[in-house]
Amino acid sequence: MNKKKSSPEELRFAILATDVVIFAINNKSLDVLLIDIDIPPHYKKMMGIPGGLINDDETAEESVMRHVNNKAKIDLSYIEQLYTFSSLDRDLRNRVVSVAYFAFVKPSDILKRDANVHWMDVRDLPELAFDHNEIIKKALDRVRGKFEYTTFVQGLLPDEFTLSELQVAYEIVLGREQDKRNFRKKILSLNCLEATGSKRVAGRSRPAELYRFISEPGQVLDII
Amino acid sequence: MNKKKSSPEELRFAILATDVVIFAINNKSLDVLLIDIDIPPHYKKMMGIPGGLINDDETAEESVMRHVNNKAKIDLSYIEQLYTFSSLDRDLRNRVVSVAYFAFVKPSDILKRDANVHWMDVRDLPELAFDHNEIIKKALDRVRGKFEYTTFVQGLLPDEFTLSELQVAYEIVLGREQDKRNFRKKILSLNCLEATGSKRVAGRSRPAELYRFISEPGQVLDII
DNA sequence: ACAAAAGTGTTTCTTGTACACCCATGT
DNA sequence: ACATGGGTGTACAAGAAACACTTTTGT
Repeated sequence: MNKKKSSPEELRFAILATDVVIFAINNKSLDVLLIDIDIPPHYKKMMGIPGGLINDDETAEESVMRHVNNKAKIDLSYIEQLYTFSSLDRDLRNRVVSVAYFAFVKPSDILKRDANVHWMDVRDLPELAFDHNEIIKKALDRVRGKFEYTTFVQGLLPDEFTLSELQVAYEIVLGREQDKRNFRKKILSLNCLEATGSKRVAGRSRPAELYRFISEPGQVLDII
Repeated sequence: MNKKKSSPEELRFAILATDVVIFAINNKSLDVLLIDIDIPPHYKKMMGIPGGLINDDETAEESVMRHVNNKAKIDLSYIEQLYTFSSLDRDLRNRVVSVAYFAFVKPSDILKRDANVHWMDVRDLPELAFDHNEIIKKALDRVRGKFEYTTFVQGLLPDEFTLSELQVAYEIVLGREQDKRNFRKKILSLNCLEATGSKRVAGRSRPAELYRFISEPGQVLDII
């Protein structure tokens, strides 16, 4: 953005990195994107979330976008800063402080082009490299918390969706069932949706009205 | 914590610092702690929040505690990570990424021993050094938001307090009046307080029952 | 006796919750 | 005609909000 002289040598103390927890709804599960990690001797044949160092000329968020593009080539529909992890031993090789983000991907963008990209159900994760299990746990807590009072779900759904799909998304993320009539009453009363007018035909059942959000992704409004 | 070799030179990219927004309730206002800053040419005779660089052998939170002790010698009753600021131009001298925290101080600990420490009403702040106005704004948003569903107020009150003092603390932070009867009904129904049995005598009015919190500071429970 | 702040209940309204049947379509 | 998922309304319970007077103490 603006020219900047390189940081003076004597002021440099810790390596700065970013990591990102990328969520998507796949079938009936909430998945995170993991990549293969193989850094002997500590992190051999493991998986972890994407991330990498922050350059001198980019913000933390720009760094995340760069690393995502390098490692997974995937479109993020929403991104938010999560927490900065600074334990001394979170990377067993060096002192690395990491600014962690979480992000959402819409179903149409899930296609995994890279062989070393894996979508894994958050309820059934293996032991991951570094402190990535801890980061994902914190991301999940935050997402579940904010799901109830924001339009986060928007980042996980296609632009147009049925009310049933919307309800299922909530059930998957929150891990509990919703009453169909109460759910529809509540969500429609918020005036954050508009009917598209068209319907989705699926199998041999009644076609469902399609809706889209008219609010911003992540907007705050008492949803559930 | 554990021995660690110094970071390899070629991996160092940005300077890492911490800043902390320290809140206290003073008279009838919510104040932040500011210190004098005089770093020509960009930040001459200004004020700002305390902060400083992160060492290789300390976590971000440890760094905050160290800088608070150096610059203000004050006891924090609660501390929480706020956000990491990484704009390229947030420090006009160098590229500095800062992990910001906010903290609370109890009234008994407000005494300002240092001459260059100032408590200023959050509603009436001057232009501060660096991006400190932005950091304080974000801290205020977070504090006000979480005030309604946590026991944050605990960090701003003495250990024992009257229900009126508690109510006033809410009114100061949230900036709106509360109904006395509804407030008491609500807060007592949460079972997060216990009566101490003693009373506070103040002037020529009826003495007030003293209460204390029986929950953890920052505990989540739907308060207001 | 009066000034000052503490303390206390009831009514109304809004919101959440529980719950079961008919509808439109494809096969 | 039937199987499949879509769509709808009502009654009850719980929680939020509005509101005014009595009590205890010091002067």
